[in-house]
Formats: sequence, C-alpha cells, structure tokens
Amino acid sequence: MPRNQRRKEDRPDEIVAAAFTEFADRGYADTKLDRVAKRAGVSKGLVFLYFKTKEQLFKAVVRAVVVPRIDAFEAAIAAHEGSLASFLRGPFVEFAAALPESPARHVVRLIVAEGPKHPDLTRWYHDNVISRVTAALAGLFQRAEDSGEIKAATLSQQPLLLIGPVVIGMIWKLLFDSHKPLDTRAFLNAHVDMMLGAFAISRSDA
Amino acid sequence: MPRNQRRKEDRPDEIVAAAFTEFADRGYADTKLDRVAKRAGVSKGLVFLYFKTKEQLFKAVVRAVVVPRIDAFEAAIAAHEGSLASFLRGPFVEFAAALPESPARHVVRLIVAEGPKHPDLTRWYHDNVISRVTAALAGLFQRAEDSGEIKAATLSQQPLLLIGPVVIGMIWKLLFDSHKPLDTRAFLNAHVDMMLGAFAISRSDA
DNA sequence: TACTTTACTGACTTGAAAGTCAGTAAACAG
DNA sequence: CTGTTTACTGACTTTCAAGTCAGTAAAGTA
Repeated sequence: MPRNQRRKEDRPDEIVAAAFTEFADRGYADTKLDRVAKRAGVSKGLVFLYFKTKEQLFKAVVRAVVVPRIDAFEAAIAAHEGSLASFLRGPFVEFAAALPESPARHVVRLIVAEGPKHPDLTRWYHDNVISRVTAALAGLFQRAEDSGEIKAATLSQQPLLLIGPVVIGMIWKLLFDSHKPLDTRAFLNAHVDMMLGAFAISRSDA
Repeated sequence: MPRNQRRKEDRPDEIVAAAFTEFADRGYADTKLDRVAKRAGVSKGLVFLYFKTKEQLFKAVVRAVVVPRIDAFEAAIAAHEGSLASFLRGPFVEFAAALPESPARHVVRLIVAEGPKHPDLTRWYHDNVISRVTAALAGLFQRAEDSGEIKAATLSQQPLLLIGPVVIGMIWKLLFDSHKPLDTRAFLNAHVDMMLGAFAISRSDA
C-alpha cells in the first residue's frame, strides 16, 4: 500500500540532509535515527542500509556541510585581485559576517562537542578545514608582505589571528544571541581595522 | 561490612569534583552516573540524594569550576597599577596562556556542546562569565583611553577583540593539539603586539 | 543500653534508542 | 506475463543508563 519509490541515487543525500538538521537542532546524542528517517521520508532500516552506524552518518554529515564552504573560501581568495585591505574590508567581512548565521555554525558546535570522541574525524577536519584555511590566509598575507602593503611577517606566520573574532561570532550566535544580540559586522570591521592599523604601511585603501 | 563514613558536609563537593573529571573526559552524554559515584567513592544512590538529576549535577559542576577563575581574573585586573601595555604583556598573557592548558578548557567544550539544550545555564554563563569578563576588560581599556595611552574608543567598545585568540587556543588544545601543537604563547604575544601596534600612542612600554 | 534519626547502599524498575532481519514489493530482464 | 533481484519496511531484540526505594547501619540522644 505505501507507494515507496526506489531511488537509490538520491537517498544518501536526502538522509544526510535530514540528519544535518537534526544534529544541528539537537546535538549528536539527542538525535534519534528514527526521527532522521522520518524527516527524510524513509524507514529507519534504510538509514542503516546506507550508513552502517550513527557515527558513520555523523561523519558523512560533517563532510558534506563543510567541504563546499571551504572550496568557496579558497576560491574567493584565489579570485581576488586587489590589495589585502580591499579583500579584508570587502569579501572577507562579507564571508565572515555570513558564517555565524549560516548552518556552518552548527558544525563548529558539533566538532567541538564530539571531536574528542572521534579522533579520525577531528584529524580530517584539521587537514581539510583548518589547514586549508590557514594555508590560504598565509598565502594572502605573504603576497601583501611581498608587495610591501604590510610590514612585518607576523600575519603570514600567524594567519589564525584573522579568524578569532569569526569563531567568537559563531559561538555567540549559537549560545547568547537570543539573550544579547551581537553586531557581528561591527565587531568584524573593528577587528579588520585593528589589523590593518597595526600593519598597513600606506593608508590609502578603502 | 562496608565501613562507610557519613560526611554530609563534604559529599557534594566530592561528587562535583568527580563529576567534573568525568564530564571533561567523556562529555555530557557519555558520562555515566555510576562511574561518577565510583570515582567519588560513593554509591550511585547518594549522587541522586544530593543532586536530583544528572542535569542538576552538570550545572553545579559548571558553576563550581568557573566562578573561582572569573573571580581571579577580575582581581588581577583590579590589582594592576601600571599601563595597559604592561598588563597585556604581563598578567594577561600569563593568564591567557594558562587557560588552554587548564581544566577550564573543558568547560568551554561543555558549554558549547550543551548550552543550546540548557537555556538557563547558558544565560547564567553569559551573565556570570561573559559579561563579567567583558565589563572588566571594557573598564581596563576605558582607563587606558582616558589616560591617553591608547587612541580611539574601539577597544572599550569591543573588548571581546582581546579574547578571540584565547578561545582559539582553548579549542585548539581540545581538538588538534596532539596532531599539530600550537604555540599558544607566541600566538598570544603576536595578538597583543598587534593590538598595541594598532592603538598605542606612545611606544615606550615593555 | 535502647531508641530515633538519617546518611548511605545497591538491586531493581523503567524507558529509550541503536541496530537487526525476515518479509514486501518496485523495477527490470527475458 | 513470469521470475529474479534488491531497495525498502517496520516490528523486534538488545543493550544500557537514569532514576527509585526498601533496607542498613552510623551517629546522635537519653
């Protein structure tokens, strides 16, 4: 009687999508796989057919959500032609202001929460997210140093200095925003101004 | 036969201490209360006598770990007499470099992980941790602005700019340090240098 | 010593969710 | 149309931990 289509191609993606909303809403432990199944419009058994365990599904979810964003970030850096200052004040602030509102913030929560329990996932996250972002930023700063736009080699050596406020923004949105909203954009602008104020040699850029 | 002392006074603290190590090691969901009881040298039933639910115990743990550190941080700021620069390069870097190694980092993980499930705890954390730290820092920056040590009012308005790298340091130690160690102190020094470089008027301080 | 109070115990109940699998029917081959 | 494969189902099993409570004995009282 139930008119269930057989759609082998689409099922995994649909299950991953459903699982992500559940994980994002409830965290790992409080996500029930029959709920995921229901949301995906599928029986519980099918979830286990495509993903042997809850843990495996979780890892698939993290990878699926994270990879496209990192690709986009790298592409944005590669595509930029102008000065460092114009990149930071333009595309970077846009990107960084959007992140705390985006689904990506839930990945941060999930990784912080579950990372210690899943060393291989954590390592994958480092190698495919953290170090890719770090490398892209280091390259960006390096070019600005070589061109003489900024002095000192601090930034190319400590590229993570740029993203501290982004992390704070994501955590804030996750935890405190309903109680005390944070103006992410003002916060990020202040940070970018601070960096450029500390290192910029010529202050001609907008 | 079991020679169990009755020590009503000490039990709660002992249970909280045992619970903290378990929560820190395993996270909320994977912490079993009979394990906590065992670690505290107590029967499972007694845990429930002092804390009605697991959730209540969890909240007690967070409060117990966090409050003394915030007190210490506020006191350190209040006690400092010299310039902003000397505070940041001295006590602040010490404090901030110690944090990611300290048990406090586990609280960050637990709050990020469990916060969304416990709105009242999250709110308490904001009001008793975040806003106390923010206020203390804002005061510190305000004084430096008033005395003419730094220009602009950016820092007193965005005091969180100071602690982005501290958060990154804690998360890094929690997740990636075994795979790729982070030199927290160098990272923090670079950040403090950047802030002072951006805002300091006179560069006479060490 | 006898009696009362209550800190403390641990076997038990209860509920819940991950993971299983025998069965069903949709697609497709011939 | 018939037979075969396999995507899919959902009731069932298994495991496991939070929370309970009847009972025990340590401390206090007289």
